[in-house]
Amino acid sequence: MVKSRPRTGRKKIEIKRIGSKKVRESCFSKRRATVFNKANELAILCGAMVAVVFFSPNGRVFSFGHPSVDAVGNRFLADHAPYNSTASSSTQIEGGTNAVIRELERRERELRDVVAQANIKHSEMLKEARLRESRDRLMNILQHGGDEMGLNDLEESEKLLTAVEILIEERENKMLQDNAMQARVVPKP
Amino acid sequence: MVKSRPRTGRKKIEIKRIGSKKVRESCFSKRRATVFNKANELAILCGAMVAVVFFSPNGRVFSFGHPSVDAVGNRFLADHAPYNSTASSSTQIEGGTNAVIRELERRERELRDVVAQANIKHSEMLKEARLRESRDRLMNILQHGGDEMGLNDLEESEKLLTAVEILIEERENKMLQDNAMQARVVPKP
DNA sequence: AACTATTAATAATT
DNA sequence: TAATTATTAATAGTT
Repeated sequence: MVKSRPRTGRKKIEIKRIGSKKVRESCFSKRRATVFNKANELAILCGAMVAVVFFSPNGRVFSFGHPSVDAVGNRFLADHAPYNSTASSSTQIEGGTNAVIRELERRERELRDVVAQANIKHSEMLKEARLRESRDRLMNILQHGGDEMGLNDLEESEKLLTAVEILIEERENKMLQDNAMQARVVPKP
Repeated sequence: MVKSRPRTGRKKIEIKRIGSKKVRESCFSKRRATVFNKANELAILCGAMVAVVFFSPNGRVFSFGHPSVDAVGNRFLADHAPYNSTASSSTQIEGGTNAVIRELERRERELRDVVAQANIKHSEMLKEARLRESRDRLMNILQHGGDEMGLNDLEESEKLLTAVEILIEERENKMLQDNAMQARVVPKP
């Protein structure tokens, strides 16, 4: 009596977003467990402090910390803050409370400046992008006629690319016929 | 002349603190790399936000985040320590000096997140501009290098194919980036 | 969740 | 620090 069993095993996969929602979530669960386990082993084997925080594709939060996420997070913030105040409450502040507050306020103004500048650059680039957009639309009309108007950027680009790929393919075939020339492979998206 | 070969391999170890400092640090380095790599794969494969922070046995900090440790950290803090978020500056804060400092620190993190996002937008727009550039080039070649003109010419064909390859490659990159930047979802209770 | 063929990680060593 | 190798651990595809 021969029962045929599935002879499947692990396959190598490309590291890119998994298309299937179900598979993606299953993969997240399995790999999350592995990473937490490895973080735990690392902490114990090497005497390290570790914090791991994941937000799942569904927005649920999962975290692991040794000794705790908060402990590691506070130390991380303390290291990254250019001033030497600890984020935890009931800690004395060296160098005078007012000085610390003034420094924090100064940094806040500084950051708000950076944000303002970034927004200016952002709007300048938007303007430039709109100019290019107009040019592109003009080209598109010349090439294909205006019947495809009203599509958004992404759809438009994809239509364009599809059309171009067909054109390229046709021309490659033509060249092969004409000249028996070697065709170059065009990577597909 | 026979060279005796070392026939050693991996052995199973107990998960407990490694006694030798040298071995401990070597193990930390190797495993840290693995965990960061696995966190990265998880983020890409599953579209998750991840943050990993390690303090080595020597007290050095190592971190990995997707899209950034700060972004994940801020979201984590927002989930775990809800403050009343008045975005405007110079708001009166009640509750004593520590509360003032915590609030200012929270604002600083918030602003740093905005700056990080702005920078991401900025580089996305640069990429998009390059993509449009490629489209323009392609259009020009298609228009000016029609059937009767250059396309049977090897040089023109090469130019066309190169332009298309760049266009497709950049679109792939853009899609990868889009996939990496998952929309934030409200976590389930 | 369990299974299995296969890939990936890694402990010991050079 | 980096490379090698024997072995263990993780996991993709499937049930």
